[in-house]
Amino acid sequence: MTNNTPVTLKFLADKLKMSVSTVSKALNNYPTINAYTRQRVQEMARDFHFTPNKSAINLKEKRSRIIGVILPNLLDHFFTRSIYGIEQFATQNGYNVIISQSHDELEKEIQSANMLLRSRVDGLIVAISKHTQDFTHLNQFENIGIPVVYYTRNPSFNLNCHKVLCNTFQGCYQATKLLIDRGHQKIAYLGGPKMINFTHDRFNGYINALKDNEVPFSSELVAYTDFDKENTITAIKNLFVYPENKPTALVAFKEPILFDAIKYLRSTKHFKTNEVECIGFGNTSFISYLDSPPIASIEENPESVGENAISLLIQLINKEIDIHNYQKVMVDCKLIVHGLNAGSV
Amino acid sequence: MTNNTPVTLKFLADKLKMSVSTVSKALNNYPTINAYTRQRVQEMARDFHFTPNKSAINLKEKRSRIIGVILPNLLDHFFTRSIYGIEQFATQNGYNVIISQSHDELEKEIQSANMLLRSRVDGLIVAISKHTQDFTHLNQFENIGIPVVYYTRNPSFNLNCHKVLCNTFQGCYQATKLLIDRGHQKIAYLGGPKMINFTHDRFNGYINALKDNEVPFSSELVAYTDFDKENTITAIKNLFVYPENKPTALVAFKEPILFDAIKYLRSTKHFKTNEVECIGFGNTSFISYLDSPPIASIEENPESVGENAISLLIQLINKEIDIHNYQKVMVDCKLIVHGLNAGSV
DNA sequence: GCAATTATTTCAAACGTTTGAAATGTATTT
DNA sequence: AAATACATTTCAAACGTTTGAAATAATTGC
Repeated sequence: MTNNTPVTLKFLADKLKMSVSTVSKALNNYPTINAYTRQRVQEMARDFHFTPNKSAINLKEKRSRIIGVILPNLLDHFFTRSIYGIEQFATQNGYNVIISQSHDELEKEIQSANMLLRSRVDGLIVAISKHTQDFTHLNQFENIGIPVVYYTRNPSFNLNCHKVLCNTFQGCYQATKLLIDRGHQKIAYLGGPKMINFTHDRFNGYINALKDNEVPFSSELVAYTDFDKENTITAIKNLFVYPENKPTALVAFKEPILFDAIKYLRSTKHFKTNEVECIGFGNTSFISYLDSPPIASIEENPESVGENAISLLIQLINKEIDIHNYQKVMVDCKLIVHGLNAGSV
Repeated sequence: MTNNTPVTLKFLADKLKMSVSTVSKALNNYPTINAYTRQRVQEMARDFHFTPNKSAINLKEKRSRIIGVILPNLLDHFFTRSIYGIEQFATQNGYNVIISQSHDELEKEIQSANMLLRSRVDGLIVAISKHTQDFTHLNQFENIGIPVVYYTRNPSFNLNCHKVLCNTFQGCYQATKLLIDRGHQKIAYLGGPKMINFTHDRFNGYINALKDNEVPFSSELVAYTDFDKENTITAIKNLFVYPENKPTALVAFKEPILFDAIKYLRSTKHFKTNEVECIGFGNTSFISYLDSPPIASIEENPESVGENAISLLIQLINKEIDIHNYQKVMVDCKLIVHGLNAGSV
């Protein structure tokens, strides 16, 4: 059944005994084309399943209608959910999306960037790897007029760029506030890798909530970890070694870390005696399967972050916003309280 | 800093006072080009950050070096992990990947297919939605010579197609076998949606393991559910209503269903008295956070499934395999046993 | 019925690249 | 010094589409 003569405008034109331009204009509903002609062309196009060749159009129009996305990986639900927002908005606006994972490695990020540059994407959305300090591979895009929107991850020293960020300060503030309101005075903070920009924003949210509510701060209540299980256990052990500063609540950087913390606390019976109430960033459905779930989750609204990023990008592509008029969009977090009445097991 | 004259072959040719073809051939290392000329051209190209225009190349070469992927969604770890395999292999072979989610809706799947057809992908990898009965939107690809590989999901009546599938029969067989070897005689089977093809393969794996080991089968030990929590609870309740057929072990269709089952069993204290040992398809890291983890997971090797799918697709694109010589690849599952000695809590 | 107007179609160039054939330049042979 | 061989460069067409300008056809006014 394979048809080897490709159905092009020329093919249709020959069949209809008219010129290529008439066929093109008929298909694009030019008003100068006779209604009957237009109808004949469109019928023929339908019958032969004519599909315009995008490469040719792109070459002519000097754009690809492709948007590139570079992100650390797709196993993290934050990014996967953000893709949902990006893809949906892109499709609605006639853009395709090419997703490339950096696996949090600079080398792979550079490769992805170059690949997307060769593909002549119309714009780029990027959540940088945790090792990205140098931005030349990303700056090349702006140098030739292709807009770039940084989302979620972005080092504070990278000033001149468009960014869409979670208001992680506000999220952490609210979480801390909830714990204070529930009577806690010894609230531990378990932070994430220090290379990730918003680690500090979250810490500031925590600190400010304490200050605003006159809860004394102690550095004994603060520890940092990365996504390594061992390090998290070590960090949380350190939080519980000070007898006069024994935490009764915990704010954790992100879900896997939160889960590791909860698991550890359960093993030491802290949870079973209802001693520690936890909150963390992230809001996956797995929470409902935990025997000692966190009392609340900080929902970062990834879909909304993604949608804001691509919405801004498309405005930049359409030159509705000047590429050098750098924008900063903050997306608020939402505190999701899980069945408080149930309490810990 | 924005440069508005695009750096094309012509641009370089003018700068170097030579013809466009010399520049092109120099960059592509044609042996007929003088070494010194080649060097000058390549230097100039580097200095001006020349990037070949892919649309032009694609137009000339009548291909896009883009592979389309349609899958139900990215929130399912199986698919996300399969993307890893696909993307990696694609990149190594000079292909880009456009991913499109159908959200398990036929309408969205048709839209995605049409979008990818317009983009002139060189090949398509698809995990059909659970509502796909009619294949015209996918058959259009083969009709114009674009190969399609179906992976994971594929209804048995769709005979003439290339497919890469999990050997879900074997996976389920091994899981059932393990439970039998551990002394269980009343092994419940909690199946998934009947529209999904491999639901039946898994059931057959279960049945055959029972037969081969002379464990009597009872329909009272079999129930089906979909991904709805309520339905799963109802289904599992039904498995435990028969006093003389009370299950001591359970094989579950997929992880969220498994987790719902475990949660329910814990609420009825079955687990706490070590009465039911569970196994399920899927192998996420969340298992380690459960207080009563399954004794084993059936790892479906999604990366390998993805890699097999794209490897086959690229062979089809390169015409190393004839498009009508339909291939079927099976990828074995692997049983991952979780600390058996620990037992249930 | 002829010019003027309007409706419709076609021409031709352009987008950036590749590539076999043709042209030019240089070196070797006799 | 002419003939030959070889090295190197350039020409020109092609890929499929869009689009303003030009050409043609049909209609109107007088």
